[in-house]
Amino acid sequence: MFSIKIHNCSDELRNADLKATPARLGVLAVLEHTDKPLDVQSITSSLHRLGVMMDRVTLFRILNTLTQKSILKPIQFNEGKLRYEYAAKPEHHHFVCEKCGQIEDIEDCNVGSLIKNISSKKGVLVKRHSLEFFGLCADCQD
Amino acid sequence: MFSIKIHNCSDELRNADLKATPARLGVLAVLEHTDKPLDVQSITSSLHRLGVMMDRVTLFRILNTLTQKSILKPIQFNEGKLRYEYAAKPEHHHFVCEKCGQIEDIEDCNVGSLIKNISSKKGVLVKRHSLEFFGLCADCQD
DNA sequence: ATGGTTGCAAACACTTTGCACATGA
DNA sequence: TCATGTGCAAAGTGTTTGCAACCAT
Repeated sequence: MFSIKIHNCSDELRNADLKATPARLGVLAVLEHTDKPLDVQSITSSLHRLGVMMDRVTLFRILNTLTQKSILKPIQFNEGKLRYEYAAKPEHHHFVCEKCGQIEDIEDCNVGSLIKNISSKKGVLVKRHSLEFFGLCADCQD
Repeated sequence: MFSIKIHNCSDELRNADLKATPARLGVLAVLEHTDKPLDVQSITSSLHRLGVMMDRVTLFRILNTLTQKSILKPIQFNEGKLRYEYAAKPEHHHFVCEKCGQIEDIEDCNVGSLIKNISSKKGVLVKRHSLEFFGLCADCQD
């Protein structure tokens, strides 16, 4: 019998020196099953649907912890709040429709060469960057 | 007698159908004399130095109004708050040192061609974008 | 058993809203 | 004069902190 398990959340947590608690497993489960960055509210709703309850504060703490361990990546869309995504996703950026809120992944932005330029020109060390696009999606342009 | 005035804030306001009040003139004066995007706190301090007092709420309202009129542009550095810059500045991006907080302008990022690609590939209409870099500045790398 | 985790209450930072008064055009 | 702008009080949203109880290992 073949059980192909790409990715085990309990192990992922323990590898990061974190205890595999139901709350943390719930958060990882939610973010594993979506391809768009989620804010705290959406994560909470999804957790409810999964039957995983936890305090708001606990959720914030989990998100911070997982971010520090580089398991999650925070993203901002100029909304005044953070969204989170699995950090393991290959590099990509986002397009956000300002009308309907839809989010599309954008690949192939080749920021790497930009960063190389900046590093050599300015002598800085670039560790992270944000690149997001905003406008109207195909459906909202009429 | 030659008076070379590149830019008159009162006129700029009236052209946007806004009354030229001391509070608004103060905010524009502050942002005119800095080249880095400022947050509400820094703007408030600068206003104090100029002797221009106003309620925190008024400042937020002014910043929102000027943003709507495209006189200012809001920018976010993953700090959980907004910064503001004159919108008239030619397109540029920023490098933020995560250690000392220093901000450097980054030019020549040529996001235009990226946007062209995205538009044709996805059929979306890109109206704005954010592109910021984070890491260690030349002085903070030791 | 014990140190990392969680819940609860409270606080904090940033920003917005409502309404009465004030002021620039 | 009168629509627009401002101050004050209050509230809203997103997030953090302190501390005692709890539970994964």
